Amino acid sequence: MSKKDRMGKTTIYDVAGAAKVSLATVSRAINNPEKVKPETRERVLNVIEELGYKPNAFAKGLASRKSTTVAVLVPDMSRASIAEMMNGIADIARVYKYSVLLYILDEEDSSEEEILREIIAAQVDGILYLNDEITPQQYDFLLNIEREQQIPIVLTNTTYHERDDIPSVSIDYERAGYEITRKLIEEGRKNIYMVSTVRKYMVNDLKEKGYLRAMEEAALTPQIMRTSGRITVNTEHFHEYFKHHSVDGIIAVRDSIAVSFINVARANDVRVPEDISVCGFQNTKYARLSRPNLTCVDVPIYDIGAVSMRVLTKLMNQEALDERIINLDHGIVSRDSTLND
Amino acid sequence: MSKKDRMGKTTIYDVAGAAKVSLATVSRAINNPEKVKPETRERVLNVIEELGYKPNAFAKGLASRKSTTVAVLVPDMSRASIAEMMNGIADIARVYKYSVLLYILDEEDSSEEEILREIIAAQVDGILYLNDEITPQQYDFLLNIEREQQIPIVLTNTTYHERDDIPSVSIDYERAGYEITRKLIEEGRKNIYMVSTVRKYMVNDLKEKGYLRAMEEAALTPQIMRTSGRITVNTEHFHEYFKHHSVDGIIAVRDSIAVSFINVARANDVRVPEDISVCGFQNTKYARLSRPNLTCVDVPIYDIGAVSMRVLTKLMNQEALDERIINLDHGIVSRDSTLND
DNA sequence: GCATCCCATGAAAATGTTTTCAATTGATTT
DNA sequence: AAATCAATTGAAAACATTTTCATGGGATGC
Repeated sequence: MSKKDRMGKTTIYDVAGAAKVSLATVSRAINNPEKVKPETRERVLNVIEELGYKPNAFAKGLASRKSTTVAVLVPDMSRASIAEMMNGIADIARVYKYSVLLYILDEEDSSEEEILREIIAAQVDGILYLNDEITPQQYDFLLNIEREQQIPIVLTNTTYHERDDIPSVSIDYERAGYEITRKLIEEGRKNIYMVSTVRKYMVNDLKEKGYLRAMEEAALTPQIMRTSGRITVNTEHFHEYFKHHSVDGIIAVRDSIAVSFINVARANDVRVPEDISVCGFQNTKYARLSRPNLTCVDVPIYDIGAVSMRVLTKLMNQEALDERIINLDHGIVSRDSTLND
Repeated sequence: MSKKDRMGKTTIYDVAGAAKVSLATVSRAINNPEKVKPETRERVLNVIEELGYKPNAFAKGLASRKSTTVAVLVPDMSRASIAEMMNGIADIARVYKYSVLLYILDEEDSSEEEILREIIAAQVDGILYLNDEITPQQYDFLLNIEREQQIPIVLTNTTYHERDDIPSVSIDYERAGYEITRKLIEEGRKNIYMVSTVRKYMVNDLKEKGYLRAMEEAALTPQIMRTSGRITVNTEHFHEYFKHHSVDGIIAVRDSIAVSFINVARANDVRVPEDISVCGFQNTKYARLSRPNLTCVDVPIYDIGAVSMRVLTKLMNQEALDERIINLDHGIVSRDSTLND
């Protein structure tokens, strides 16, 4: 196959030469087919096929100032929710023919600004921001990028204090927090704790808000315990903490934390759900692998990824957005870790 | 900050102008610092910092014919092992200043070749291949890319029938399978089953081989059950299957499958580990969230990602490899789902 | 039959780097 | 003092596209 022999080395010059047209025509035949006479186009396209020509992405990007590439900025990929969002993102990116550049924030070197500069230098057409540990400085920095660089950004699975300068796709975590708390209250639970994270995540903040609202509404005393996401740490922590507190309901901000808690409870001969109801957030595989099966808020993680990528394509195409803060529907999956009627 | 004002629009010309040197010197100050006089370099670097200059990746790629970008081809990102490998890959990529282009294979459209063509067109310097469901055709295709396109490839967490045309980084899954089986045999288990996947993954194949070797060596009858990775499916499957078989040992090819199995066993009043020992593979979070805690083969997933990225950088730099099939060390974590002395 | 307009095309500029090659400078050797 | 050499720098070419602008040739309108 002569196609393979030269595969990759053929340039637009070779095509132009072989098709007896100019560079411009070849370029047009590829990118603006309607602007070249059908028979010329045909001829050019045949030569392209013949030579196995693929435009050099760099030259193309340089000349057109477009990359058809988006950057996805995520914290720790091993979080189940992040990974699943990536699936949604990648699927939609593929549909719209965008490539995905992945940037994983390093735990230690908090050089997020550095990474963003890199992203800008990479000339991406858009940015998906999945870090829900966002600070005011970071938000401003993002805003600045959007404004100065004209690079559209979408916040995925996070929002920033109801501001819509930067569009976001998420669920209404405040309402979800409220609803799941209501559920336990309606079960008759009184001492309902929320187990949240030490680190300040925007979405966990919202979950807490919803929890607080429900508790106050019911004239119950809210209690938020903050722990680490790491199993060994929080297991120890739970033992210690609940030795001194009486609890009959737990709402964890993540499934894995809820499962961790269930394990500790049962190790202490506390029955779930008879003595204590436990719920999580997300509906990950953990929820279904735990015993008892975990009741939790069902977050459409894949869809959040997919929709935010879709929104980003719209922004990159200068299309109008119906709304800049998009909250997808969530649900509550009642399983065996809570009292169900 | 004037840094932010001009962020991203600054070109090498601006830097050269401000530092009163030529383009070439700026370029050298960045890429070959030793070739420019220390004080000049200092001055240039200051200006770069001052202006927040970042070289345009396209221009750079075009001129240098290097992209400092690698493509990572993965199946379903929601598999815990894949996600964790991404962490390792990204960390090392960052160290060596490579960007990561992510390609997630779609479940249905098996257009892997199409994706690989895309990857080639993207002008990546190297490819990390994480799909352990590799067929002979796919292997040949990869080989062809490596040869014709001169794009180095590394197989991550998979190997292909001991061939080393394409370098690989993994663990010795055959040995791991053998060892974990030996462990159960030494516990005195006789009816040890391996629970593997219906789909043909290279690494599961190796695990099975090791299992078979240990069983045959011990003159026990090997039994391999194949199931789906999906919880709802395999739960049902387990119930049905083990109603008709007597079993005292289970080796699952994934932690989540093992946990699934434990749940089914306990639901049927089979005690773990008294009546039956259960082990998994990988040592994921699932293993520690299950009750009893899961004994499993400890696979250094992060390291596999990190090392394969490191190997790829060597290949991209034309450095020699000590060995083309790299097997990292694995371990066996004894927890409570097996009888330990 | 002439002016006008549009369509298809090509020439050349523009994109922002790296790299080659030549030139300059300053130091060292003879 | 001349010659050699190394270190430093700059000018310009190269990289492979897209895009702008100009041009020639038909077709259309009057």
